[in-house]
Amino acid sequence: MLDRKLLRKEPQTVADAATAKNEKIDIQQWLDADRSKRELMLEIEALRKQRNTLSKTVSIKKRNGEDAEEEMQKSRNTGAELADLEQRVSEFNSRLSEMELSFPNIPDSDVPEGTEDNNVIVRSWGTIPEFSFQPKPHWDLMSKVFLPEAAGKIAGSNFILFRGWAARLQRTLISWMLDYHTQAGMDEVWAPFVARPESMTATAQLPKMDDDMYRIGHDNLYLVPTGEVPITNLYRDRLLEETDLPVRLCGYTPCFRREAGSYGKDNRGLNRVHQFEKVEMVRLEHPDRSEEAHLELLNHAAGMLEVLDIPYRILLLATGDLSFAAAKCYDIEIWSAGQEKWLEVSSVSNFRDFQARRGNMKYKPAGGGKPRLVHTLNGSGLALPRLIISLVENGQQPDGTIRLPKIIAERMGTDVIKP
RNA sequence: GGAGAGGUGGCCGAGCUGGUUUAAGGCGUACGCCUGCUAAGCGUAUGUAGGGGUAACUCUACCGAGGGUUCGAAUCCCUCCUUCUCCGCCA
Repeated sequence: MLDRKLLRKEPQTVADAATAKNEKIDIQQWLDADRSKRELMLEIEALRKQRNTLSKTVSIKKRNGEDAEEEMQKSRNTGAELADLEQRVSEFNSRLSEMELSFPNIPDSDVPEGTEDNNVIVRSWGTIPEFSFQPKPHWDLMSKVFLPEAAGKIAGSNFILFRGWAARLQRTLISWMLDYHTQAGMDEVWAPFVARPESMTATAQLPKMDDDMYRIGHDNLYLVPTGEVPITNLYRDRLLEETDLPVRLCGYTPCFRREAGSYGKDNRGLNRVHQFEKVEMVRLEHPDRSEEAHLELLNHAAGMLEVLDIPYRILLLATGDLSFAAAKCYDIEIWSAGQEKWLEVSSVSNFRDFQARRGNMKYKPAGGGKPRLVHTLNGSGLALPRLIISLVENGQQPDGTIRLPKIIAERMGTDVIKP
């Protein structure tokens, strides 16, 4: 959510930002409603003051045993008048907040304009592996352990089922990643995998992404589409001390996405599935330091790929590719040797105070003064299926075996997988 | 699922037989006094949001959320959310 003062002062900025993000908003409608509401509030406050005074007089007169029928009658009348005005204000309020919830965050000034074609490659690392043979895609390499038909029988198409070494590899990776983060000072969180609408609204999956999430109608809950939701919401409606910042968290969750309307596009194998596993990093930061924190998160995530020796590149997303809530976002893409393309494996975003305002997450400045909104950030660290794709495809050898990175080999108890 | 008890300002906590409480008191915090230093002590201030004023200031709302009763609701009634205790069921 954006600051109302900004909406009033710089409506054009807000409108332009929405256009850049391909969101249709009607800022003029908001401005009109806001003005009407404030005018009504002036009337209401005057009437309330009148009623408060009358009530006090009634109270005093009654205590003294005097008759207060006149004041009571007057108060009854103002009460009726108030009820009418209050009804109108509450209509304005719900319209206003409905509109505000659908206004996207404003991109930072250094975010390139345009569509995904305008994304900027910030840097690359590693060399794309060369093969003396035609490298296979992961669905061939994993045909015995990755069983989409079985998953389909259980849950439906585009769910995945791992058996044997694939299941074990995934578990090993999750465990290693969490260790990697906690060793860097993050606090590990194991949170619910479902969330109520309020939580989804705070992190801004709602209202926009309603159709992309699985809803448990029976209990009015959603399956989390990312760990960002439960981990960030841990701090919803909290007032922190400035010295509590930064708050650095990490946690594992499955991610459930309906991927409505994305059938037939890049969704063979593990590329795009309805449930995937992910380790997420979340950070609550002082507003003056979110910029550095953003880069720190990015480099931390990229560092994991260096340990795993997977070539990657980092993209600074253009305005049109930026998510609803983000002010600035870097994607990390890794190389898939079997498909010969880049796969997004991490998305590291700075939301500034956009989520904090929705979720009422504040800190008390050390020098005194009013509580201020924190900045929230998060980044995948990392998403599992595409990481597995890359490990398996890039590690394949002429004899059909798969060579594992040292750190994973140690944990798996073998440096080569024989599929 | 059944029964009961709670949800009050950053935290704790009174008020809950409706009207000098426009929320007592404490802790914490800030400033001042005192002190060789620290602690203690004393004094003052200290919720959030919105509106008005150059300004000290002032007005309105908010006591889990929403609705109702009433001239007037933290206080009474209803619905929902949530925490705790006991019972039942269950991994």
